Amino acid sequence: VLNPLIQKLERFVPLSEADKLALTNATANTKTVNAHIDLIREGDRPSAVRVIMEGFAYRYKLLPNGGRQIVAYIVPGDICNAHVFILKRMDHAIATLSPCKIAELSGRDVLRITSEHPTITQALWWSTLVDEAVSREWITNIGRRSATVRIAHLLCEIYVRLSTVGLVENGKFELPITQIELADTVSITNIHANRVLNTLRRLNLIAMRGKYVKIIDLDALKVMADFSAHYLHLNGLLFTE
Amino acid sequence: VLNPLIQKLERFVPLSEADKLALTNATANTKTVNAHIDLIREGDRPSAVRVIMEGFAYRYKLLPNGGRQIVAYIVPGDICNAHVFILKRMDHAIATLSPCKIAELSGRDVLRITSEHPTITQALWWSTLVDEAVSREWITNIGRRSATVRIAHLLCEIYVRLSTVGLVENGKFELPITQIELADTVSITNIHANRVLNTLRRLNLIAMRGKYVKIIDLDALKVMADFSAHYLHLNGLLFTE
DNA sequence: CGTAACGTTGAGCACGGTCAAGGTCCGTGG
DNA sequence: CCACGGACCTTGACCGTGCTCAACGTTACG
Repeated sequence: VLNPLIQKLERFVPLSEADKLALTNATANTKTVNAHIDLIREGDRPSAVRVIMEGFAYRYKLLPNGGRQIVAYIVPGDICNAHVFILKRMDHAIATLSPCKIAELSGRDVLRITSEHPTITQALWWSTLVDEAVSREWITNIGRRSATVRIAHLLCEIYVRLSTVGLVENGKFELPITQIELADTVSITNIHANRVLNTLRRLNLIAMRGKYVKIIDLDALKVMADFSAHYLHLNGLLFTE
Repeated sequence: VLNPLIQKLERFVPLSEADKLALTNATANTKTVNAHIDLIREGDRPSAVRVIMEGFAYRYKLLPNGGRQIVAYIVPGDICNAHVFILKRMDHAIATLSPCKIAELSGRDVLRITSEHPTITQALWWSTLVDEAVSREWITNIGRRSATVRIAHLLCEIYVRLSTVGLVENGKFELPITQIELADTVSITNIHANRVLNTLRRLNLIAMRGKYVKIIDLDALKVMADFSAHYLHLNGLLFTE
C-alpha cells in the first residue's frame, strides 16, 4: 500500500526521492484510533500536526440547538491541522468515522521538512488552498442545489478524492458514514437523506449498502450533480475534461 | 487613512517598521476600478496578487440554472488571490461591489517581501487560514440556521471584520450591497431577504438604508445570530469575550 | 423628467422538516 | 445458538419555512 500523503501531494507536483523519503519517515509511526472518537475538540490548542494515513474522519461544528454541521471530510492523505503554528485554537472539532491510523508530526518534524524540502512546502500550500476551494464549493452546493443534487455532488467529489489516493476500484469505494452523517453534511434531515438515496438508487445511478458505495453511472451522476472537478485543482493529472 | 492591509495583518502579529514600510511601498500604487466590474473570472489564470485598499468586492460562483452563490466578501485589506503561484486557474470569480482602489503586486514583489520579511509571510498564512475558517462558518450558517438568523450572523461578521480595519463608527458602516446580493450570499431569495430585513428592523436590531448599515443593538443581534467571533481568530486583540 | 434598477407586498405553493411507527441489521451476553 | 437491545434504516401523514409569480412603489441617475 502506498503512502497516501505522498500519493496525494504528487497530484500537485512530482516529488524527488529525497522528498518522498522524508515524508515516509515522518509518517512511519502511526497510532490507531477507534471509530467515532473526537480527535480534536473546538477550542483545543493542538500541538502536533496529524495526518490520516488510513480511515476516515470529518470536521464539524455544533450548534446551540443541538444541530451539527459537518464542514469537511478527511480522507487518507489529508492533514487535520496544518495550521498548528499559526492559529491558536480550533474553531471546529474533528472526529473519526472509522478506525484510523494517524501519523503525528511534531513541530520540529514539520519545521525540518519544510525548511529542507521546498517542494513539499509548496505542495502543502497547494493542499491548504484546495481545502479552501472545497469549502467554497460546499457553500455553493448547500446554498444553491436541491437535496438530491447536493448528495449526487458530494458523492462525485468523494469519488474523485478517493481516486487520487487509489481507494476506488470499479467505481466502488468504502464510505463509512451513516445517513445521519450524510444528512448533517448536506444540511438536510436524515429522513430526507434516506428518500433521496432511494431516488438515486431507483435512477440506477448508485448502489449503497452499509459502508460501501458503488457509482453505477458516473457520467450521468456528474451531469445531474452539475459536477466539475475543476475546484479540486488536480492539475489535469487525473481528470482532463 | 491607515493602510488597511497593515491594519489587518497587525491583528495577528505586530509588524516591525521595516515590515510596514515594505507593505506601504508595495501597495502605494493603486488603480481605481468601477463598481460592478469583474476583477477576475472563473477559469482565469491571474498573474498578479491583488489587494483591495478601498471599496468592497465579493467572490462568487455561477450555476448552470442562472443562480449565483456569493462565497466571500472582500473588504479593504483583504487579498484577492494570494495563491497565484500555486493554483493555476480561478475556481470562482471576483467582482466589485463599489468603486475600488486596488494594489497589484507582481510575482517579484511578493517573492521579495516574503523572503525578506518572515513576519509578513506568517501573517499572510494567518490571513489565508482565517479565510478558510470563515468559509467553514458560512457552510454552517447557510446549512443550519434560519434565514433571519443567517442574515443576523452575516451582519455580525461584517461588523467585526470592518471594525478591524477601522471602518465602523458608532455601530454604523458602509455596506454597498443590494438585497439581491445579500440574498445570493445567504442563499435565500431577494424577496425573502426583504422580509427578513423588515423583521430585523422591527425588532430594533438594525437600521439599513441604501449603502449604510447601523447595528442598533449589537449584543442582542449576536445572541439571536448565535455569533461568536472565535472563528475570525483575532487573537483576543479586539473582542475578548 | 423618464427609466431602469431596486425595494415592497400579497397570494399560493412546494421542498423538505417534523412527528410517529415499524423494520432491519448486528454485536453482545446468556 | 438464540434472544435481547440499540443503532440505523424505512415509510407514511402532516406541516411550515421560504420559493414562485405577479404587481406596484421607490429611488437614483442621466
